[in-house]
Amino acid sequence: MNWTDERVEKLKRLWAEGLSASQIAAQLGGVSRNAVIGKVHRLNLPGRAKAGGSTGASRSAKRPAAPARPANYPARVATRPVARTVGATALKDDVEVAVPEMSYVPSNNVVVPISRKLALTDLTERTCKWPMGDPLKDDFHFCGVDASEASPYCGYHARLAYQPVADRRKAAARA
DNA sequence: CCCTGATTCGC
DNA sequence: GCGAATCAGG
Repeated sequence: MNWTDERVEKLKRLWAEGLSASQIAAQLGGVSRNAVIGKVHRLNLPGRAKAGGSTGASRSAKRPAAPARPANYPARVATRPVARTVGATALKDDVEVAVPEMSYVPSNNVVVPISRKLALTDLTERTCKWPMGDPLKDDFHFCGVDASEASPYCGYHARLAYQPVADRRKAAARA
């Protein structure tokens, strides 16, 4: 995959919004988090000095054998074009999460074991991506329980997702 | 072990 | 320019 203008723009936007490199890589698709980080550096985008994300930043200080980075940054002139549509929320049209068709659990308060109530941006490859709540309302979240690498869902939801229709009805009725 | 970003360097 | 490997840390 190559860095098209669109992809670079998306990278800039998501990075500016504080998403982690791995999350950005997931949304872009076809690239690793290393690729994202590498690109960020090449673009001279400001790193995560200490804010937002959390960990592991401020690496440079403890890297003695790295002459590549003089104490004085290359002016971060990143002039961001305001090309974004006015009413467009980032998480509205850019997200490409695979939401299963029958994913939506109706009215009732589904009695699911546990839910970590993750926001979309908190999902990783091994968190359950079972959607909960109304995607149009702000209580929407994802299950988020640990899922094995193979499945996009936790054990509980994997069973619901992959059951034949007939069985699913029973499961739904039970829930 | 999970994750984070940072850096290096062969390609 | 690219990104895997590696490092360093939470």
